[in-house]
Amino acid sequence: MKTEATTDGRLLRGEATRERVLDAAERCFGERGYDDVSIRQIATEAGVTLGVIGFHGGSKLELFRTVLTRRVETLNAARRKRLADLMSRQDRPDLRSLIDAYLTPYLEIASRGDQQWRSYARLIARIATDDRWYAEMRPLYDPVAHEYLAIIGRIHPNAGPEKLAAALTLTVASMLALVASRIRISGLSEMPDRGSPLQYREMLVDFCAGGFEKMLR
Amino acid sequence: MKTEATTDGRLLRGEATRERVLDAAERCFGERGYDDVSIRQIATEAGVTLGVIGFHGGSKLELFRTVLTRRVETLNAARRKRLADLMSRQDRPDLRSLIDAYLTPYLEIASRGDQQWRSYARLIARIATDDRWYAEMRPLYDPVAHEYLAIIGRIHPNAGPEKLAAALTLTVASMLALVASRIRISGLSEMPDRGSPLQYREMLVDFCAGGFEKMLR
DNA sequence: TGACAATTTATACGCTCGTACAGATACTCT
DNA sequence: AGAGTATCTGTACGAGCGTATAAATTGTCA
Repeated sequence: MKTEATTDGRLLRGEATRERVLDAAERCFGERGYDDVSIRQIATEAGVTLGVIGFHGGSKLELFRTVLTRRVETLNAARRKRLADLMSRQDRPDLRSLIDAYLTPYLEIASRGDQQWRSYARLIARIATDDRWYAEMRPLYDPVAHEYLAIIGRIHPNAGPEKLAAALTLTVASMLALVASRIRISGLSEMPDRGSPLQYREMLVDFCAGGFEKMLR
Repeated sequence: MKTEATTDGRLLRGEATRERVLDAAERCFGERGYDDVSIRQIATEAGVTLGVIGFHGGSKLELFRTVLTRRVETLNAARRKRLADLMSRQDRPDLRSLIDAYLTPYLEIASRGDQQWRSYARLIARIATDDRWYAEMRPLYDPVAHEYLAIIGRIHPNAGPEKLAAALTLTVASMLALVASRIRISGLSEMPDRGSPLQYREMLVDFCAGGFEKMLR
């Protein structure tokens, strides 16, 4: 008996609570992963009672999946828009611009003032190494990845699909690491952290573009 | 009341069991992380009763730390040996050889026939995105990383310590991704997986070397 | 062989977990 | 006002968790 969202204010009554629940879950999951978070902690974080979580979020697994899915389209749209902008300006954009277009939207959401988006970005980075969740993520993110790969493949016709896929996988891994493990950079260099992933954008894009080029050469 | 390992066969009586416990824990943690594994599951996996885990492994946290620490020195030694070999042959080795020396030992253990080493490599890759465990890993792996960075820094004197640290962090992230998320390559390219991380060695080293070079240029 | 220590078994305790649900409350529409 | 639905509260249940420990077993050495 799911409540369909309407505008008449009737069925929207609990929508604000639902948002609070999803936001709280997003923060908790982003900070501590799936297993280390309990529904009771999410309830406390959201400022609601235990039963409300089940009422609005379903089971823990359903809640997690909802959080995973909720923001995907926004991110995909940003990546598609950047790609379209790029292609409208030049027919054969250079590799670095393509990689920049793919990476920047994620860096931006991970650096936003909005803490919810930061939590979501953190969550994606966290679960990326877990096969258990990869199956859920794949259909959400693969289509856009394929669009990028198709264009990169057109520019580098000598590179086979496996090399292209490998290069993008390593690129994504680097991108996620910048969000999930940024402390390591400051830890290794003994310099203070720059504060947000976006401020490492040039380094990251350089690294990935250089890697792509060398691999496809 | 810790049993010191001796050779007289007396105090070694339970050593075989201890190994079985640690091996089982390594497999479980490597496959499902920390929180999703229970001591009872480890006991079943090891073929011992519940109490034995506590007797030989201490608390769950102690057990996990022991598993994390157990194999570090072997890996560090392999990396140091490769670096020494490289330096004995040439005073200024090229960047690609240095990165290859750092990455290959890990790829090798992750590709070994020995399942325990594979589980350990998987475990490292899995927890790398978790700040909770990074603090434990840092003192174990940072020293060797610094040795490599010192030499790379000598070859590229114009690169600051932050760029060096960032490049190595992204390199390590790529390396771990190859162990933890190799399915993604076959998933994106719709080609069969090559079977072991070591068979992607050239791609990985190319990618990281290319990234390093472009970043430090 | 018998004393003694190391190891293993079996069980119990106090918690927290995810889930379910009956009842209370708030809101909407007739 | 009153019926009816949506939302929220409070509580309970069974299961599994990490840990501790008494008792049983095994092995060692005097």
